[in-house]
Amino acid sequence: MLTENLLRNRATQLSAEEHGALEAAVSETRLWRAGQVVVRQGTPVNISTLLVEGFMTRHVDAPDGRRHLVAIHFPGDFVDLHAYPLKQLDHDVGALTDVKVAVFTHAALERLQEHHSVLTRRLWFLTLLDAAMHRQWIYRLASLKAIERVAHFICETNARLLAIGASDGNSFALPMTQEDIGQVCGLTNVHVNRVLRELREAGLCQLRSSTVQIMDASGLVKRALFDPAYLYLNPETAARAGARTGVPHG
Amino acid sequence: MLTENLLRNRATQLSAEEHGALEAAVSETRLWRAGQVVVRQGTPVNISTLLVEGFMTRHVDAPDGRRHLVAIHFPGDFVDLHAYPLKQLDHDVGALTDVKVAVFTHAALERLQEHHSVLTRRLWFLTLLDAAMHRQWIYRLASLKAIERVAHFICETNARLLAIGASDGNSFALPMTQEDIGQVCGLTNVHVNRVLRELREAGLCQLRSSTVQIMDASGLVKRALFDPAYLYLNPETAARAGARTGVPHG
DNA sequence: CGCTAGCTTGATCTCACTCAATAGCAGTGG
DNA sequence: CCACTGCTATTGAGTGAGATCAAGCTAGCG
Repeated sequence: MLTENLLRNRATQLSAEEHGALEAAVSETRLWRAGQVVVRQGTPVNISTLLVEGFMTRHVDAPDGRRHLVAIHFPGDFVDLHAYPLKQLDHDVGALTDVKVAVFTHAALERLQEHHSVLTRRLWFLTLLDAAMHRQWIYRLASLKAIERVAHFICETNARLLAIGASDGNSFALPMTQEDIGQVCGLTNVHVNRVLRELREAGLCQLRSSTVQIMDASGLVKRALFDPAYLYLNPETAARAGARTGVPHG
Repeated sequence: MLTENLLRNRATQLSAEEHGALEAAVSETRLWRAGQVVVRQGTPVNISTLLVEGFMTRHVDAPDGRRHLVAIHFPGDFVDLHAYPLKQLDHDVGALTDVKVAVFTHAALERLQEHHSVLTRRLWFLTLLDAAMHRQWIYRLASLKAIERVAHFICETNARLLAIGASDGNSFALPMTQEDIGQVCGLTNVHVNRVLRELREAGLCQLRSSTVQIMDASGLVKRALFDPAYLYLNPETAARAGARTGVPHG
């Protein structure tokens, strides 16, 4: 099922009927090769894509040619649903690995919106989840040190992959170079390398041949100052991802 | 009119009828004093607030007690419209100055959503504009140097205030301390001070007694690597805000 | 008039960047 | 089969942007 991972294990979930309506609205599936740029910033678009298999990125190009990631996407993410109201994007969308996506035309989304008020709110929720992650990335860049940023990113990725069954909580595949991680965390590839060594030597986690191994989950969460509340996971998944127990913080 | 500044001078705008529907959905107006925290993260909410007068912030609290801004809001911003689908927030909302807000209950928004499909998409658009700004803040923190970050923030603020008639393009009121600006740009108050001096001595802009004076608009835009495309302004306003002329970048 | 919050400047320190060199490893072609 | 190429990872040495610590200054306000 193409929409299988959509909102899976989140606070808000889809009913069987809603899954059906969405599946019926898919106009086609497409494949993209690793490295391809799927949407360019500023280009008018009239489709949105749901990621089914593989990893994708959203990134902005700096005037000096360097790029910086503003989001990374896993199966079940509605990568550019925001293009539906926005009609053009302020960033590029690219394939990190070979990927398979399901295509929704905006005309189809408009029909859904007119007939499924609750489902519309769920889709809106999806785009807001995205914004919540953006906020956490802002926090990460502004407030955390290099090692905390990388640890935080690993915790976030683990949590999100847990939700779709792509992590068992202790290890998961992460096909990113140290350069890529640097573009997420605002660090150079050299410094990412040193930070990863430090995390490894501290017995917290290691990244080798595109696989993350978490050796000390609670230690890592603590080192990362990570709290998965912003991911709006269901309680069980949140607990597995390292949620603080007891009353909400604040 | 309470909704006067909502989507004013943006690529997407509201019809007179839509303005009317929104005005009718306002349940009350409220006042808050400068410094008050209006919504706490993690608290269930069933209203959303449109900022009518004054400035507000959204910020996350770090475990060590320091706070960091993830957004700043001006009149016409629907500060926590995202609470409508999310039902609880992953950050605090606070009043930077004394403010006046219009309150929409989520029940009222639900009624609007059921009867006004196009207006719903406009509201959705609003929350995505917010996300687009988040992305630019990520870019700013990850890719720009201190002086560029501050310049970029000033350009962004100028552009947004231009859109609502609160800047003439050369000067505007900005009731923020250097500490506040530091929390936006990921800098200490001390370093913000040095950077402001540098901008002043370079003849680009100055901030004195809560007022920004732009002396060299195009120089400032250039120094900030600023491009207002992500604000989805209408073409005239974008041009005044320093948009690159000619074909879209990319 | 004294208090307090915010602004300004100097001195020192440190985290992360830059530059540079080496190593490993997959793919490619002779 | 091996040489070659390009990409990624690793480590070292030197540098620099911005943090930290500390002190003095300014202005609004009770």
